[in-house]
Amino acid sequence: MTLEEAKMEFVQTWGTIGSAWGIPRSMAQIHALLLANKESLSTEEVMETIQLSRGNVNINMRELINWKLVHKQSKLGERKEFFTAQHDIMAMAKNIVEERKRRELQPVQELLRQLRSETLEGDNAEIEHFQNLMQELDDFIQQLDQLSEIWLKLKDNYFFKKMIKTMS
Amino acid sequence: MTLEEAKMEFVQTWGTIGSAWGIPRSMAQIHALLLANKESLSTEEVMETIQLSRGNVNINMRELINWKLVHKQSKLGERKEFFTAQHDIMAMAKNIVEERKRRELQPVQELLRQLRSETLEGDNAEIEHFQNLMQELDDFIQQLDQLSEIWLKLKDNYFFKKMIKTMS
DNA sequence: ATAAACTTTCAATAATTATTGAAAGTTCGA
DNA sequence: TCGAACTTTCAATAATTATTGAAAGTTTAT
Repeated sequence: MTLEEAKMEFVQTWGTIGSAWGIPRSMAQIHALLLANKESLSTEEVMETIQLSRGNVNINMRELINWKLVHKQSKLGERKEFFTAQHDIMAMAKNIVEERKRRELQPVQELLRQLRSETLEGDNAEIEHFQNLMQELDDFIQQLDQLSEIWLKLKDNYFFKKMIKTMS
Repeated sequence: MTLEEAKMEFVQTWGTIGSAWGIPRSMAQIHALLLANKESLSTEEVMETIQLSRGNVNINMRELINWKLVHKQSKLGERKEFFTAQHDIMAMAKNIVEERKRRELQPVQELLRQLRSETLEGDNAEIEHFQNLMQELDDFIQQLDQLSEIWLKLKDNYFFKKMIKTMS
């Protein structure tokens, strides 16, 4: 198998997985392609390799930059822009976690807190159940949050392995 | 605000969040409704409350049962089926994590291992970069896996809080 | 100031995914 | 065995989301 074939298989699968997680296929594919390439690529190169329109590459590239998964690079003597992935996988994961937290966890937390602050009218037992749910979900999200904190601090594996042992 | 209004707001938001994570809106809404109700509900009641067709409720309910987030219940003297959510939030989370691991992490792991086992032809430096990426992603997924293990073992909060302190 | 090189935008369109609802299937009491 | 009560299926349709590509916008060298 040639390297190019392997890259393309990786790009395809990454796209499919991304889709399942609510990330546009093209965005995930572009990301995979840049990850697989040590050297930075131009918009044209990306368009050509994964057969996407200029607009699509442009928009998704911008989004990847928003997520801090990709950054622009200029090449000496070249006018066009080049793009490289964040190649450090841990840093990449950190950025993904933080972005999703900000985009999806925060809004739920706000809803939960808002609903918890309301005085509700209705059947008492049902109200208690509902408010209990709100609290449990809130606690749960906080735990998730803490878990991600732990994880982000795991620069080296020492504590990590120790913890696993402790818990087993 | 009445309890019913609060429930509906919760249902709506849960649906939106679900969507962002690649879960069908209706499925997330049904789940939220069942979570919010202490008592089990029939298909009809769900249809009525969130305005969904019978087919939709049926299909998504089945999926929720596959995910082990909901289970059927029969009521004495009633012919129709009733449904209740898994009300234990930790158990719920566990089921979601396991299901997603099985559905989305495993396929990636298989791809990575397959690509790592291939002998690649092409530029040596690029091949090294690519194989390095495969390895790092593989390691990363294993870490995720271990992290979820740790978390699933956290029945009570004691170790958890201790760990956070250690890491801080 | 001009024009070539390059990037961005966004309305139109395509592709995908979710939903409907009516018909077929099942279960069960009489 | 019948039929009412209920559940399931799935082709058709609707809704949503992603993608295109051409035109407008921007930058830069001369």
